[in-house]
Amino acid sequence: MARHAHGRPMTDDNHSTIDYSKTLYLPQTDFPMRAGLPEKEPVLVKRWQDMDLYRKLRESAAGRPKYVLHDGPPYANGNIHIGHALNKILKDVITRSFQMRGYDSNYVPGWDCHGLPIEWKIEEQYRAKGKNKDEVPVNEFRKECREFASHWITVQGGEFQRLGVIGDFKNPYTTMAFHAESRIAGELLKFAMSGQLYRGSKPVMWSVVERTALAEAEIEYQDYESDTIWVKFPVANLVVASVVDGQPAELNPDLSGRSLNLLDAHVVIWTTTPWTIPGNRAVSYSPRVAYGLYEVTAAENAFGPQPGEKLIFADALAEDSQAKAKITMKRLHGISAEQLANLVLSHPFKGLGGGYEFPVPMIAGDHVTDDAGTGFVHTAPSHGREDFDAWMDAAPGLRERGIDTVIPFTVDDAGFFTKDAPGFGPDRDGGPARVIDDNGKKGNANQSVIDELIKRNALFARGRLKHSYPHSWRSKKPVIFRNTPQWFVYMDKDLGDGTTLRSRALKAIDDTRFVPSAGQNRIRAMIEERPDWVLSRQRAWGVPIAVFADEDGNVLKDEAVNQRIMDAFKQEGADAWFAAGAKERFLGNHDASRWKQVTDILDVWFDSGSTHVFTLEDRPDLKWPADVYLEGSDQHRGWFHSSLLESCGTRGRAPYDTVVTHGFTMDEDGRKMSKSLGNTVVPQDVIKQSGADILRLWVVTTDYWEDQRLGKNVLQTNIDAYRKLRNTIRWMLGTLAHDDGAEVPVSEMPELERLMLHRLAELDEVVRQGYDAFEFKRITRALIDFMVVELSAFYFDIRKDALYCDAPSSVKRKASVQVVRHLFDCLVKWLAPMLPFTMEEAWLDRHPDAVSLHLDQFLQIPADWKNEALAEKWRKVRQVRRVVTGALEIARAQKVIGSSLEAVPVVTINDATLGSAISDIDMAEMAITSDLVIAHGHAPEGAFTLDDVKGVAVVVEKAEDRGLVKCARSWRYTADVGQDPAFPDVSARDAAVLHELKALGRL
RNA sequence: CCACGGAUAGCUCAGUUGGGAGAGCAUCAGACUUAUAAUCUGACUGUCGAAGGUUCGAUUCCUUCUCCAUUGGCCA
Repeated sequence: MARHAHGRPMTDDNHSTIDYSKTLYLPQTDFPMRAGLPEKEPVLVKRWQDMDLYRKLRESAAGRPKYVLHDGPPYANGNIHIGHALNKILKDVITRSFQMRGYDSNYVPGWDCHGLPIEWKIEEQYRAKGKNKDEVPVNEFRKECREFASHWITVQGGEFQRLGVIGDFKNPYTTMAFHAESRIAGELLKFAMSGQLYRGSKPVMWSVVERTALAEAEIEYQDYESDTIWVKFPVANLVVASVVDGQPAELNPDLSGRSLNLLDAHVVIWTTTPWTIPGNRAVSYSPRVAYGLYEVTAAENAFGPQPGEKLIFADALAEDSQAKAKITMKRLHGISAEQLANLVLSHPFKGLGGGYEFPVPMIAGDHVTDDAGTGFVHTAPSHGREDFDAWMDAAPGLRERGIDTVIPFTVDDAGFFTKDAPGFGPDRDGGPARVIDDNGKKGNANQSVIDELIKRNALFARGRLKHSYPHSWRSKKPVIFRNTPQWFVYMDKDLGDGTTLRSRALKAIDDTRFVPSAGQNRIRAMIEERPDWVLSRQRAWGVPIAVFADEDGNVLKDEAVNQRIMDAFKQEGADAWFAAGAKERFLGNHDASRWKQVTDILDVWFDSGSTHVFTLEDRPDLKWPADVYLEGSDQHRGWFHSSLLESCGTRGRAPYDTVVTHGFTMDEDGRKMSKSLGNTVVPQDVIKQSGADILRLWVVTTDYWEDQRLGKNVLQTNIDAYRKLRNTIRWMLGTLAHDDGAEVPVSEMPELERLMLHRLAELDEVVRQGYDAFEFKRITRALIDFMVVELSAFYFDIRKDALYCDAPSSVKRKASVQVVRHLFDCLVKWLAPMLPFTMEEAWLDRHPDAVSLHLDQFLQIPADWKNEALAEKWRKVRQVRRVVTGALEIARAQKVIGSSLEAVPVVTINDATLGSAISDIDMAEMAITSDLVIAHGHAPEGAFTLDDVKGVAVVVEKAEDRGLVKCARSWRYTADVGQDPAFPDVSARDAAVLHELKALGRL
C-alpha cells in the first residue's frame, strides 16, 4: 500500500511526475521466494521421466569415458527408510557430479530379491489363509516370492526417484532375473570346477525356528537365561602319551604314583548347554591354569557330591564351585598339565541306551581360562566352533590312541535328538527330546539330560545364568551350534598359481582406495581372520547350489552338464532346478544313481556378491570393474566382502577400484533410531513437509563418513540454510532478467568484477576436488559461505546501485550483469548434483526452453579469471571497509544516520599498505555511502577503530551536513542533484540515464 | 569385557611443527523498505566430554575415565 502511494505520480508537485522505480533495472523473476518443494518436485520428477532424462544423459555423454558407480542392491521388501534415502542420495550426488564433469556416468539401480525375509512374508500369508508351506509345490512358492519382490521393486523405485535419484529405473538389475540366476549359478559352478567348493561337516549356527544355517552376519547376541550344570566325569584310566613333543615319553614314576591317586577322582566341567552333554567327546584343559585334586569334607545336602569324593578343579575356581554345590573341600595336592594329559575319562552316560562306551580324552586348549566355571571345558565337537577346532586339532593324536574321532550328528534340523544321542533320541520313552521348539522356546532336552545326570549321580551342581547368547537376526530366537553338512569355499587352498582366495583378497584390498581410509583396516582384519566361506542354506527362495555330488561329496565336473544348467536357468529361471525330472534332464548320460542333486540354495550374499558379473560385465552400458561401490560401513562384512571374495575367486581381483562408506543416521541425541523409541525420521514425511532437496541438503552438509544426527532441529537448520541459498539464486535470476548477453572483456572489467571471477576460479578447484574426494560438506560449506558472505552481503549489496540505476550503456553495469551470469551458471551447476530440483527449477526459470540443466557440464573456468594479486589487494580493501561499516553502525545506533547512504565517512589512513590498496578504489561505492573522504595524519578524537585493523580511523559525517542532496532515483546524496533542469530531483548520473532511456523510447 | 573410531557455540561443521577458539545458520538488537514472509549491520554464545601428566604454555601430545556409535574378538 505504502509502496503504491509512493509510486503514484504526484500532480501537485512540479516535476515529480515520474515513478523512478519504474526506470530502474530492478530484479524481475517469477522464481518464488517460497519454494513449495513438496508440490514442485513431483512435477519435475514427472518431467524427467516423461522426457526420459536418463536416456538423454546417455546420449549426450556418448563417447565420454565411463564412470560407473555400482549400486549395492537394497532388499525388496518394504518402503524405504532414512538409511536408504541417505544411501541413494549420496550415490546420486556422485553419479551426477561425474556426469557433469566430463564422464558418461551410468547408474543402474539394483535389487536383492532372494532370501529369508521374503520367504517369511509368503509363509505368513499362507498361514493367514490356513495353508501350509510344505504342501505347496516349491515352484509355486517361489513364484509368489518373485511377485512379492517385484511389487516392492516398483514401490522403492518410485520412492528413489522421488528423492531425485536419476538412474536406469526402466531397466534395473535384480538378482531374481533369469539372466542373473543363470549367471549366479554359473559363478558357483566356476568355484566347483576350480576345486574351491567342498562339502564339509561343521557345526554352524543353526536356527531351529527357521530350519536353516545362519551366517555370522545373521547372528546377534541377546541376553538369555540358560540352565547351567556342573557335571562330574569319572576318571577311567591313565594313558601314557606315546609321544610328547615328538619324542617318545618316559613315564615318570613319581608322576605315575601320584596319578594313581586320581583313578577314583572326577573331573568337573561347567556348561550352559546341558543338551550338548550327549555330544561330549572330550574335556579341555589349559596348560596355563593351575589345577588341584580336592576332597569333599562336608556336604549340606544329601544329594550331590558327598564327603570323601575326590574332584579336580582349577585352583582359582575351586572355592566358587564348592559354594555352588553347598559343600566344603580340602585341597589334597596340585595336578600338573602332564598329569591331566594322561587322564582318560568316561562319559557320564556310559552304557545309556547301549552307547557312550567311548573314552573321553583330555585335550589342551588355549580357549580354556580360569575366569569362570571349573577350569575344564566340556567339549562337544558338533556343538561349538571352539569345540570343533580343538577336537580337529587333537584328532590325529587321538586316532593314534585308537579313539574314534568321527563327529556325531546328535541334533536334527528340527532340534530333536537323533540316534547319535542314545537314550535321548528316538529310542527314548515318549520319543526324542527336543532342544528348541518351533516357537524358539526351550524344549525338554535340558531337563532330560539333567534328570539322567542326577539319576547317575553325575551332577555336581546346577543353576541358571543370564548371559548374552546368539540369536537369529531375523526371528530374534536363540540359535544352536549344530553339526551339519554344508557347502564351503576354501579360503586357504592353493589355487594353482601360488595364491589362495585369502591372499588374493588381501592383495585386492591393498589395491583398493577406501574412503574413509579406516575401512581398509577393517575389511583386511576380517579377511585375515575369517573361516572358510559357507555358501549353503536349507531354504527355498534363492539360486540353488546347482551341482551334483556323490556320496562322499565329490562334485560332478562336466562342462556339458553345467552348460545345460545355465541355459535352462537363463530360459526358465532357477525354478528349472526344482522342476520334475530336473536331475535326469541335466545329468544326461551320467549315472543317476551315483550322483545326487544338491537341493540347498546359495546364501544370498553370494547372489549380491555376483552382481558385478551379471550387471557390470554383462551390460554394455557398464564396465568391469566398477569405479566405486558406496554403502553403509556395515557392508564391510556384507556386500563389499562377498563381492570381493566372489570376484577374487573367479577373476583374481576386486570388482571395484574405490569403496566409499557412510555411517548411520541417529536421532538428535545421537541415539539409534528405532520405532519403539519413536525417534525415527521418515523420509516420506520430510519430503511431504519440506521437500527432497531439504533432505538432500542435510545429506551433503553432514559428515556422512561418521554417524549423522537427524531430527526436527537439524531439519529446521537445513530449511533455514536452504532459504538463504534460494534467495541468493532468486536475486541473481531477477538481475539476469535484464541480461542481454553483452560481453565485456575481462581486462576492461572493474576490479570488483574481476575479483568475483577470481573467486569462481578458486571455488572451481574446491568443488572439483570435493567431488573427487566425495567430500560434499566441504563443497557446500564453501559455496554457502561464498553466497552469504561474499555475494549477498558484499558484491550484490555494492552492485545494486550500478545494476539498478546505471544506464543501458554502462560498462560497469554490463560487466556486473555478465559476472552475475557467470556466478549463476557456476553455482547452479556446481549445486545441481546436490540439489537437482531447485537448480533445475532455477535453470528453467532462466532458460524456459532448455531441456534440462542436468544435461550440462560444469563451466571450464578461463585461465585469466584467476588473479591472486588482485585478491590480496582486495583483502586489504575489505579490511578498510570493515572499519567503515563498523563506524556506520555506531552512527546508526546513535540515530545520526539510518541508511548508509545518508553518511559520508571520513577515513583517516595511517597504514601505507592499506592506503595504497584503496588508493584507486571508490571506497564510497564499496561502503555504500554517498561519498567517502580519505584523510591522512592523526585520527580525530573519538574516531572509530577496530583492534585488528591498524591505522584506520573513521568519523561519520552526515551527507546533508556536507550540502549533499538526495537523488530521488538512486537515493544517493550528491552535489549535482538538480543540475539537469529536465530532471531536477535526481543526480547528474541519473539524469543522464533518464535521457538515455528516453532516447531508447523506454521512458 | 578387549581392539579400532568419535565427543569443539542451540544446529551443521572447520581448526597440525603446541602459543589468538572459529564459520554459516539459529537467537537477540538495530537499519532499510529499490531482493520485502526479503535484504543489510552489529552483538551474544563455548570450563574445545571429565580428571591427571609432560611443557614456559595443551582443544592439539601422553595416561585414565565417561558417553556414543560401529565392526571384529570372547561369552565353555
